[in-house]
Amino acid sequence: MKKFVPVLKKTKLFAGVGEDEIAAMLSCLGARLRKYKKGEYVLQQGGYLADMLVLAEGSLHIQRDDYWGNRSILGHIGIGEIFGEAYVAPGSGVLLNDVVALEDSSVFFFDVKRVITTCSSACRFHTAVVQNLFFAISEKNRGLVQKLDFMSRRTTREKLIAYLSAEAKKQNSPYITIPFNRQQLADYLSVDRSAMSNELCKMRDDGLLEFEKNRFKLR
Amino acid sequence: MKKFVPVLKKTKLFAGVGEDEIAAMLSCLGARLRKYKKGEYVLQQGGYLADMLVLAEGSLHIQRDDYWGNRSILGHIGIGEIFGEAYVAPGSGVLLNDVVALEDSSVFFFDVKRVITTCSSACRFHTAVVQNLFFAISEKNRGLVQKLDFMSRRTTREKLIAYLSAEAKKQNSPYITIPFNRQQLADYLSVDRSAMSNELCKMRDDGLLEFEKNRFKLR
DNA sequence: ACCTTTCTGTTGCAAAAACAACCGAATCGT
DNA sequence: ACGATTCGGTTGTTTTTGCAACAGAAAGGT
Repeated sequence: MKKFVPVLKKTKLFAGVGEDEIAAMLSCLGARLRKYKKGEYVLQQGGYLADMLVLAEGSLHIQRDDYWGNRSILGHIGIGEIFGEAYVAPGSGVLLNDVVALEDSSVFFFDVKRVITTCSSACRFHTAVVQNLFFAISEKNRGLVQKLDFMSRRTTREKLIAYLSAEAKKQNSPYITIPFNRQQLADYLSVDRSAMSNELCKMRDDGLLEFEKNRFKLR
Repeated sequence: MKKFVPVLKKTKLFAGVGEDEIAAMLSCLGARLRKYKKGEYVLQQGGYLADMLVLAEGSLHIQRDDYWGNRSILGHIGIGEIFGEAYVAPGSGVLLNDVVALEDSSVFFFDVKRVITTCSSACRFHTAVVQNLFFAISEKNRGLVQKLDFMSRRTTREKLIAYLSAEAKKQNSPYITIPFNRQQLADYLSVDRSAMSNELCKMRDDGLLEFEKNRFKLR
């Protein structure tokens, strides 16, 4: 686990906390590390969860397949991101989505009860972590609202523009790389892949953007 | 403000805290109360927010109008619900939605910094409130994910079924009352009102449900 | 009680999306 | 280097949606 302390230091959860303190807090927070092979499920729909998770290595997708195999992608998880925390609350019910490893990945499990119950002594930085957690969840919340904004658009073109614009703003550049291939992007925006592919080319013909694979340039 | 202490006692935020303690905490948390007339804006898109809000009286809609007047309803806020908390975090940017009073309403404003910074002495229940806040945000988070689930459905019928089923589960009965009229429901699900109205009637003809105004019975 | 406004359902038409099938190019594994 | 698989783009058809206009019912105000 020690190996990943520098990674944790860069996360929102441990912002402002030094590496030594993080190393010391790991046991205090009941940290465990699990590794997953590409394609393996980190969490499964219908299951229960008692821990808060942080991705240390690799990348993940939060997604859901219905009875007919139609897939819906809720989001992408990159290194340092928190997930699963919303299902720890009492009475939160079963998980609504799968979380699957896109490549070989490592995940930290933290005992949330020990995170949000400030321990009496030792951890001077515990309060900071609680605040960081609040801010991180808030950020995730805003992200979900933003995704709802994409999805509330009526046409595929509007959805693409809303998503790509938000991404350009987030990456602070008109040149953006997205964590999806075409099928995944279609599943993320809940549209048909071929129709979306078609629309992307029309948008290129209209001079709205250029692209190659998963790299886009907006104008 | 004292008048609303019994209301606050029933909220998720103050779960497990007695009325006396709540009354004592109000100043500790920097509470203020504001009243709004029907139709008035509690929060406005593009603005900034430094407080966490709790609805004490009335009801609100979180919504957004675009340049052409198309409205999108993000959600409904009932008595005791928390809102606005996601925009208090540093670097969270401007508000993405309006919050408008559907009827004469009263709203508590709390200084979030004082909520998440456990005060040294006095408030024995402060830690409980921090945990409650975490659980409340988690619940809101799950609600947003569920709404994304509605919106990811391809047809109006599927969206309606997903929404009404979730509502029936929440209200724990096949007889449900929704906080929307037809236009509002359409704006909530991001579909055309007339098409939705049409679809609802077809679903009734197909024996899937019955309805009258904003009361539905599912089978 | 009357008029006005809002709400809901209905219809026809045009636009868009879903779906299915196909093809060439790139990628992967051995 | 080879075949198999994945990926992205294209096209045509069917289904669904969005839009506009309208009408009766209900609700609200004076």
